[in-house]
Amino acid sequence: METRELTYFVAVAEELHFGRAAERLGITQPPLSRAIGQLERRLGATLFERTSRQVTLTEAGAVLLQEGRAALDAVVAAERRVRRTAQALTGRPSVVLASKAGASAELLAKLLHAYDAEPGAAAVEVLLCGPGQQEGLLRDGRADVALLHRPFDSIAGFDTEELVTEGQVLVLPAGHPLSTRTSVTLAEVESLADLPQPRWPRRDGSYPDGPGPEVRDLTQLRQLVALGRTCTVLPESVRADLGETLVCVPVSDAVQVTTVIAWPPHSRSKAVAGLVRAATAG
Amino acid sequence: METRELTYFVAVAEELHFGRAAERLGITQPPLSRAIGQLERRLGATLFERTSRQVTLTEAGAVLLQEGRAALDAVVAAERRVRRTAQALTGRPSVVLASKAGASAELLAKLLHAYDAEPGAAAVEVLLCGPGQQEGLLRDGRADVALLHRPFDSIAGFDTEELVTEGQVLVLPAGHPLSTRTSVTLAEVESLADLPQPRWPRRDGSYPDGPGPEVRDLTQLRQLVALGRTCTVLPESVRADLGETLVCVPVSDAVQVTTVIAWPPHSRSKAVAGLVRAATAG
DNA sequence: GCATATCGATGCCTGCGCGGTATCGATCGG
DNA sequence: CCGATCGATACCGCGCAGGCATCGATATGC
Repeated sequence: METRELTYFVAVAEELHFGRAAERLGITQPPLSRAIGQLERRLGATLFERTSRQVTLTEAGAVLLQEGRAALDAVVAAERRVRRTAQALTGRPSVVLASKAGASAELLAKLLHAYDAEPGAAAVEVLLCGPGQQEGLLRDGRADVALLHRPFDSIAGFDTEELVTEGQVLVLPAGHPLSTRTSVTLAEVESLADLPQPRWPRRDGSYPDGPGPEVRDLTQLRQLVALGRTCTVLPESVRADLGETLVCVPVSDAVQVTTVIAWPPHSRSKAVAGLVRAATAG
Repeated sequence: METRELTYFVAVAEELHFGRAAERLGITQPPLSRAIGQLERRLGATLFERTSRQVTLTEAGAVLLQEGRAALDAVVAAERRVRRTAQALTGRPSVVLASKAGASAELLAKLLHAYDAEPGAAAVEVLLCGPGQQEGLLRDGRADVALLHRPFDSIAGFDTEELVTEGQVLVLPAGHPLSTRTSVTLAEVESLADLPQPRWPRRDGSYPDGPGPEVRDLTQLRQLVALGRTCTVLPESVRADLGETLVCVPVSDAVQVTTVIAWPPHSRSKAVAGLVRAATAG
C-alpha cells in the first residue's frame, strides 16, 4: 500500500464525498475513484458503500481510517524528523517541546532552566498550542516531546514520565458568592446556572452544544471568567498567574491531574532524553 | 514520501550495500541508487556517506531508519488488519493473540476460557512465538493483542493492563548441589561455572558471545537444563510444567516479572476489548 | 412525470517516472 | 599497473497516474 493511496483513502473517508475529496487532494474525481477501487481490489475488502447519492464507510473502511491515519502520521513524522536532524547538523541542534498554552507555566520554566544548565543542551523550541493538540503534534513529528495532562490528554502510544500530580480548583470572578468558600464540590459547580461551563472544541474543531461560551485557549477563558460569563475547573497550578479579579476555590471531588512529559516511544534523540532527565530530576 | 521509497531506504540502511539491497528488493542496482538519491534531494538530507568501497549511515539516516521502520510497520499493520476485518465479515471474526511459547501457559488457558464464555466471543488464534518477537507481531499487524513480560519485553507504544506479578526461580537439573537450597541470589547463579547461562538470540537473530548454549525457545532450554548443560532464571509460573528431572529454587534478588496484556493503542476491535476485559476480570 | 442537477463509474488519451541494460569512474588489492 | 568491486550516470521502453469527456443512477424542482 503506497502512502499516496492511503492519503487518498483518508481524504475520501473524511469527506465521504469523492468530488470534495478530489478537490482537497488537488486532483480530479475520476483518478480518485479508480485509485480507491484499485485499493479495494488489492486489499480484497470493500471500503465504502456507495450509492450515487451517498458514500458511507464499511467496517473494514473504519479500520483502515483508524490505522491508516496512524500510519500516515508515522510516515510524515519520519519525514519531518529527518529534515530537522539534517538541519540540526548545520547549526545548533534543536528540539520542539509542545505544551498547552498557559498550563504548567511554572513547571515548564523550571524544566527549561534545568535543561539549559546541562552541558551540550540543544535549543528548545517551545510550541504552545491549544488543548488536545499536543497528541497530534507529537504523533506527526511536528513536536519531539510534550507536556500532557492526564486524564485529559490521551497518552496512548507514547512513553511518559510523571512529573507532578495536583488537585483542581474552581476559578471564579472575584465577588461571586462561592468565592469565599474554602471548598466546593463538582455538583455545586455544575449547578451554577449563572456561570455555565465553557465549551472546548473537539478534535475536528466543532463545538458541542450547551449554554456556555466557546473557548479556544486559557487566555480567552480567563478573560471570560473575569467578565463573569463562565467559571471553570482547572489544575491548582493556574493560581500562579491569576490576577486580582479571579479567585480560586479547591474542588474537593475533582479528579487529580497528573502532568507528564511524553515522547514517541522510539525516540533516538539525545535532546529528548536530556529534557526527560531534566524534568524528572527537578 | 512513498512507502516504496521507505522500503528501499530501509533495505539499503540494513544492508549498507546497494547491490545486495537491490537484490533483496528484487530490482537492479541503478534504479535503487536513483531512488535513494532522489529521496535525499527531496528530504534535503544526506542519508548515506558513500565511497565506492563503503556505505555508512549519517545521523539523519539513522533517524530515518528508526522512524521509517516504525512507519512501515504501521502501514503494513493497517493493510493486514483491513484484510482480516474484511475476512471476518464473511465468517466468524477472529483475533490473533501472541504469546511466548511456554510462558504464562496457565494464565493463557484461563484467559481463553474466560473469554470464550463471553457472549459473541470471536475465535482466538493463538500465535506462540519466540521471546522478543511479540512486539514486532503486534506492531506490524500480524497479531492484535499479546501477552508480554515486563521488564523483558518493551511495551513502548502499546496500551497495557497488568495481569500478574511474580518472582523468579532458578531452574536446575535435579541433583545439583544448589537444588536443595530454599533460596539463592543472582550472584550465586552467575558464578555457577558448571552451568553457564544460556544465550538468547537478539532481534536480528544473531547470538551474543559467551560460554552458555544458544537457545531459541523454552522447550530447548528445558531440555538443555535437564541435560545439565545450563541453568536459567525464569518466572515462578514455569513450575507448573516442569518434569521430575528439573528443580526450582527461588531467587531472592531477581526482579519481579509482570505479565501484561498489550494491544495497539488505537485498536477499534471489540474482540480485543473483550479479551482485555476477560483478562483483567479473571 | 418529465426535465434537470448531482455524483460516482468508465473509456480513452497523454506524459511522467520507474525499472532495465550498458557503461563510466573511483577505489582498493595484488 | 591491472583488474575487481561498487555506486553513479546515460539512455530507453512501458506501465500507470491523472486529465477530459461521457455514461448511468438517483434525488429534486416545476
